[in-house]
Amino acid sequence: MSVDTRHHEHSPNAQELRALFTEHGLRSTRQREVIYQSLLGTKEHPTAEELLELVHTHDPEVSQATIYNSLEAFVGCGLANRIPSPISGGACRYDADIGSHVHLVLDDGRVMDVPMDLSQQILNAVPAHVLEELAQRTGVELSGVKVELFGK
Amino acid sequence: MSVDTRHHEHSPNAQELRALFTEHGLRSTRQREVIYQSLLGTKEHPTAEELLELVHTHDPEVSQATIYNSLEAFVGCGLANRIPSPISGGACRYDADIGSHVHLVLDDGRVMDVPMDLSQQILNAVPAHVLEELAQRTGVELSGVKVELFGK
DNA sequence: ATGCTCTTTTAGAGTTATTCTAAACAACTT
DNA sequence: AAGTTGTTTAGAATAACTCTAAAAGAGCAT
Repeated sequence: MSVDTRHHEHSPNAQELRALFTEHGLRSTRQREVIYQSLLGTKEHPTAEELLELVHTHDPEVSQATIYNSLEAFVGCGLANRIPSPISGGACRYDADIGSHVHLVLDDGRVMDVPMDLSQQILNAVPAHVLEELAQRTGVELSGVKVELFGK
Repeated sequence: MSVDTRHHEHSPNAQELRALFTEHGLRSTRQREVIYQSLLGTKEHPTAEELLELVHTHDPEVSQATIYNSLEAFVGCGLANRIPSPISGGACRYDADIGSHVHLVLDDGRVMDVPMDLSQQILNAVPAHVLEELAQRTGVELSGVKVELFGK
């Protein structure tokens, strides 16, 4: 069983980031670079508003709309994940850690990562043949599996 | 393996409903009865707005705020589930079918139930000992597991 | 480098889903 | 029946997000 050990590796430098963006079909802008670095640099799963604050410690000129635009772009091209709030009307949280992992969602909306080893065990346990059968029966092409645990 | 076969059983009558509500610590009101019946009566997973339309075919006097209040009450006491939208800012969907089952969430925000038999296989496959270890390691008391599949 | 084109950013207005407010009303209690 | 508490209502308010139109920047082709 091969396990992804590359979580929270070093921050990419400016050139690596530019490459990463263009690989994913995104233009590279100053704002996106700060935003992505800020998202990578935290283990929290910030809301758009929290991320704006983080970003502002590096570049106070970035606007909230740009945060939303950029997160939308990141999610769309697979560079980030959106975690919808369990609270009605609550803000989504975001995550630059793309390797599939399980989230533990607390009552108050906060989100923790389930440790890699447990996460892998849970995801590996999802029976592939069931997914195949589901795809056949429903005619829907499956694009992802998400496991969330609720607690506290 | 024992499988729950009681999905979409008969609609409860007025007295059964009143009992159900008081069992769950809710007062029984005309509006809640219509709302809960309407939610039970559809296999779709309506948004609060769609549910209002359904309810209005029986009682056009019910207000949107009451839908939200009642859904909040139902979710709070375990009579219904809230399914947050995968789309940023999209409306939550609701479900009176409490027996645990897996949802298939489509890109456009619609939600389908995964057929019972497959659903059970997926949920049964989640390794209990992993959940126990997680609870111990994090100190968080686990209250639920949710599996969502994404498709189309 | 320079111009050209297309994309991104921005402030602020607009939209949508949801919650709040205060008054009227209905459900249990006595 | 009277009182107490919880619920419903219309409409105002809020929160999270999206849109708009104009300015700035990215990337390409000279």
